[in-house]
Amino acid sequence: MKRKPIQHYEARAAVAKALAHPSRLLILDALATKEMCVCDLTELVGADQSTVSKHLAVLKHAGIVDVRRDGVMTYYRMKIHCLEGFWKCVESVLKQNLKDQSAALGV
Amino acid sequence: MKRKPIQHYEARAAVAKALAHPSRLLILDALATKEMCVCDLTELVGADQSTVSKHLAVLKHAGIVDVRRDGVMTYYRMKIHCLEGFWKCVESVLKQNLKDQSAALGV
DNA sequence: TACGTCTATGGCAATATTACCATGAGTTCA
DNA sequence: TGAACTCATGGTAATATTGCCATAGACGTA
Repeated sequence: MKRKPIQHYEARAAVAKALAHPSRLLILDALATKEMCVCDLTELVGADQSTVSKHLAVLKHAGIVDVRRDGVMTYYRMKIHCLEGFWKCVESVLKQNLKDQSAALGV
Repeated sequence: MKRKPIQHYEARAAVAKALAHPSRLLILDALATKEMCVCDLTELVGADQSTVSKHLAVLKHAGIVDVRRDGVMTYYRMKIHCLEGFWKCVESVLKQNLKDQSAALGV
């Protein structure tokens, strides 16, 4: 097995890091079906508008979402369409963890 | 579309966060094929042994790896086997980003 | 032009992450 | 028992992340 250069893992980690916040995951879930403006996402997340804007900047910088300006509004939309596999993997981890915790309790 | 509770996204984010560090990704790549002891992983990562130990604790706490003790040695191994989909997704993001950057340069 | 709306950014404090050093706990072996 | 080895855990400093406030920039409309 040939070892990948450290930059390879840094690039991967950057994407994972962008996915590593509950508010951003909530945003991505909302964007899965349709594009939304910052105002809608702000109401959805329930945080300050500037906070949501910075979360969106993180997602944009990671290349996960894309932006479309229309007058005063700014619409964000999913740029990639492969997160299902990621979620499936994450859920399997969570499910396994729950199972292990139950087993540890002797249930 | 029914909204998932915030705890749902926090649980997802916890897993993503555990994956969001180059050294941990390097470790996971090494563990993909075989279990390894902390000493081997320490040499692989090239950081202090305590640093690697803490990285492994993060992965273990997230439920991504598992531990087996054998005398003085402690062997870590992959506990889940669905990261291929995750990597595939991440790589597609990176590939798309590169393509966009090239397009932005007019190449 | 002036105003209201929508979004992005700088500043700042609180918190979290990370890496190293030192050390402790546990095991093997002489 | 004592030395050597492997690994985990405090402690600490440097750095990064996060959230809110204030504010600036951009656009549409009167």
